[in-house]
Amino acid sequence: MSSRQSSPTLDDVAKLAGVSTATVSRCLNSPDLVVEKTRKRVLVAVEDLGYTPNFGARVMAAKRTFTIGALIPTMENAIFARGLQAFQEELNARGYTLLVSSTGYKPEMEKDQIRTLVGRGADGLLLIGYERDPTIHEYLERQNVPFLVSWAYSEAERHPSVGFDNRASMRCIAQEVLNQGHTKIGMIASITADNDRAFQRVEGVKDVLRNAGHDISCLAIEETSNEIESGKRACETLLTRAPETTALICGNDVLAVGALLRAKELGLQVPEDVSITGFDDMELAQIVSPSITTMHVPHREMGRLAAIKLTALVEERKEGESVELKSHLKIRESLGAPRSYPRLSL
Amino acid sequence: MSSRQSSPTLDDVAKLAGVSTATVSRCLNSPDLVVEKTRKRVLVAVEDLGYTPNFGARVMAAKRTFTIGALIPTMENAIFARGLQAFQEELNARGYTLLVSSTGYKPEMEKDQIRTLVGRGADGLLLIGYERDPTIHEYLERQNVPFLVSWAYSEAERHPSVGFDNRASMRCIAQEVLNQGHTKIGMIASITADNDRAFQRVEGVKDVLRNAGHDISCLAIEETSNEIESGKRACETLLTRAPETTALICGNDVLAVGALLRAKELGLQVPEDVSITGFDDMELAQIVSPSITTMHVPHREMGRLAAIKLTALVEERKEGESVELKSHLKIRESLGAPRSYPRLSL
DNA sequence: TTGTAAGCGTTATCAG
DNA sequence: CTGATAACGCTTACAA
Repeated sequence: MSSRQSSPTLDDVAKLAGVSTATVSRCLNSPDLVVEKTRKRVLVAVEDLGYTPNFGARVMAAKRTFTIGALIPTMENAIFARGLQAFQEELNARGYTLLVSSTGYKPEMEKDQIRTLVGRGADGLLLIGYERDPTIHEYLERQNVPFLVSWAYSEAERHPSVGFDNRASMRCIAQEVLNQGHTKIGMIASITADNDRAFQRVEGVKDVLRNAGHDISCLAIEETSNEIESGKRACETLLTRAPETTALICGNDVLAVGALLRAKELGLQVPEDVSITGFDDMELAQIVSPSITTMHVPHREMGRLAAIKLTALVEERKEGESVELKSHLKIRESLGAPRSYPRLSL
Repeated sequence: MSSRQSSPTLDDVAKLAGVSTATVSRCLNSPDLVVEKTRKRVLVAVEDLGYTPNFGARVMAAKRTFTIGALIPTMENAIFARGLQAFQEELNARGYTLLVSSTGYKPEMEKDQIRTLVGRGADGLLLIGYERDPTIHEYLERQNVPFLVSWAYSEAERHPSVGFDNRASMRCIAQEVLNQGHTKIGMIASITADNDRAFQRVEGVKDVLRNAGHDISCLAIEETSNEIESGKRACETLLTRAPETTALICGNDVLAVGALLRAKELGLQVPEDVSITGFDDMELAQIVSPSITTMHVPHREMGRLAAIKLTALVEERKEGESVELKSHLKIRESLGAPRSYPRLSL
C-alpha cells in the first residue's frame, strides 16, 4: 500500500519540458516572464506529471508561506466559530490558508501556540483581545510577524485591531437596564483575569452605575467560566447572595442563557421577577424563551474585515489603522421594568 | 519598523553553545542521544537566542510537517466545532498542528482544499463522510497522504473511519417514533446530494417504515439547508403539504429547532399536536422548550479518537481499522404519542 | 527570454 | 556521544 513513490519535483518537470528549473519556477510564479510557447510546454508537463510544488522548499526559498495563523480561546463558542469561518473564507479568496489553534483561555497556552505558529512560518497572526504578556508582542516584533488584534477595539490601545468597544457596548446595555428602573443589579461575568474583553464589560457596567450615583461596592458580581452550566450556578449563587436583585447583566449570551434557565427553574418569571441581559447576540439568544436582550456584534463582518486588514498588514508591511465596528442593542423579552413590589425571596 | 532582522538559526545556536549543528538538532529532536551536560549548554543557548526551528527547512529535511489537515463543511455548526476542538487538543498533545478549512458542503470546494492542504505538506487528512469523487481518493493514494473518514461509519465501506452509523442511528429514532403510535410521519432532511450522512439518515427512516409495512412513497420529505430558518420554512411547507402529519423526524437538531419554533408559531402544541425529533444532541436541543428528543453523538470523543487514529495512520503507514462509536437515544419532551383525535388542520 | 548556480536551515548518514 | 557533510526542492540574482 505504501508505495514510497515520491512526488515529481521541479526538476522532473524541467526535464520533461526540456527547459531549466528556473523557467519552470517562473512559469508558475511569474508567467509573464516566460514566452507563451515555452510556458505552454511547461504547463503541459506540469499537468502530465501532476506536479505540486513542495511546500517546505518553497517556504524556505521564498520566505513566505501564505499562511495566516489564528489563535482563539475555543472553537466551541459559536461567536468565535462564526467569525473564524468568515475570516477563513476571505483568506481563502486571497490565496491564504488558515492555521487555527485554540488556547482554552490560557495565557501560557497562547504563548506556546504563538511560537508554534510563528515557527510554522505564519505570515501573520490574528489574536483575540489586547491583553497578553508584553514579551509576546516583543517577540512577534522581533520575528517580524505582523499581528492583528480582534474582538476588541479601544482608543487607548495603539496596536491595530478590528473589533468593537466592549466597554462602551456594555455601558449601553447597563444604561438601558437602569432606564427600565432597576436599582438592584447583579452581574455574571466571565473570568476577567487575562481577558480584557471580559474585564472591559465589567467596567462598562461599573461606569454606568457610578455615573448614576450608585455605590459600586454594592454591585454583586459573580465571575465564572463560559458555559451554560456555569451561568446557571452563578445565577443561583448571586440570587442567594443578593436576593433583592432585579436585574442580572451577563457578560455574554452563554452565561445569560444559563442564568435564564436557572431563574426559570427557581420559579422566577423573566423579566417580571428578574431581568436578564446578554452580550454577543448569538443565535441562542433569540431562540430561548423569553428571548434575550443583548448586544449584537457583527462577528462575520469582523472576521471578514480582519482577513482584509491582516493580509494588507502582511503584504504592505506598514502599520495599519484600527477599525472600530459598531455593535448595537437588541431589545428582546428578557429585559423589562422591575415589579413595583418586591418578590418573595427565594 | 520593519527591521529585517532574521531569526537565529541552528548555526547560531551551535556557535553559541560551542557544538555542531548536528548536536543542536539532536538535542531538540532526540534528547536522549546527547549527554546531559552538552544538552544543558545547548538548551541555554536556545533559550538565550529565542531560537525557533525554521519550519520550511525542517519540513524539507525531515519530509514531515507534523501538520494534519481537516476539512469540515463549516465551523459554524456546533457539531463540527466541538469535534474539531477535541481533535485539535489531542493533536496538539501529540505535537501536531491543525490546518483547518471549510468546504461549505461543496464538493468542488472540498477537492480544491484537499489539494491545497496536500500542497502544504499535511501529513494526513481528516475528512467528513465517505462520499466524494473517487479521483480524490486516488489522488491522495498517489500522493501517499493517509486520510481518515469521520462523522460516519459504515460496514459497507472499507476506508478507515472513526464515526457512528448514521443509518442505524436514525433507524433507532424512527422506531421510537413508530412505537409511540405515529403513522403519519414527515421528515425534514438536510440536502442529501453529495452528503452520505444526510442520505443515510433518510434511508434509516425509510428502513423502519418499510419494515413496519408502510408505503414509503407516502413519507413526506423536505430537504433543506442546515439553518434554523430553513427548518422553520420546511416545517411549514411540510405541514401544509401533509397536514395529517403527527411526527416530524428531522435530520439534525438545527432543523429540529427550526421546526419546533415554527410549529409553536403556528399555534401547534409539541408534542401533543406534532412530535419532533432531532439528531446530534447539540446543546441547543435541551435548551429549547420543549426539549428535543434526539440521538446523542459523542462528538468530542470522536474528535479525540480521530486524532489518535490519524496520527497512528501517519506514523505507522499501515491501514488502520475503523472504529465505530455508539450513539444513543436521548428521550426528551418533544416526542410523545399522537393525540387520539385529529387536530384541526392549519 | 532562458539557463546557471548559490543559497535557504534543517535532518540524517557516516565516521570518528 | 559528537562532528562533518550531503541531501531536501525551490527561488532568484546574475550571466548568457
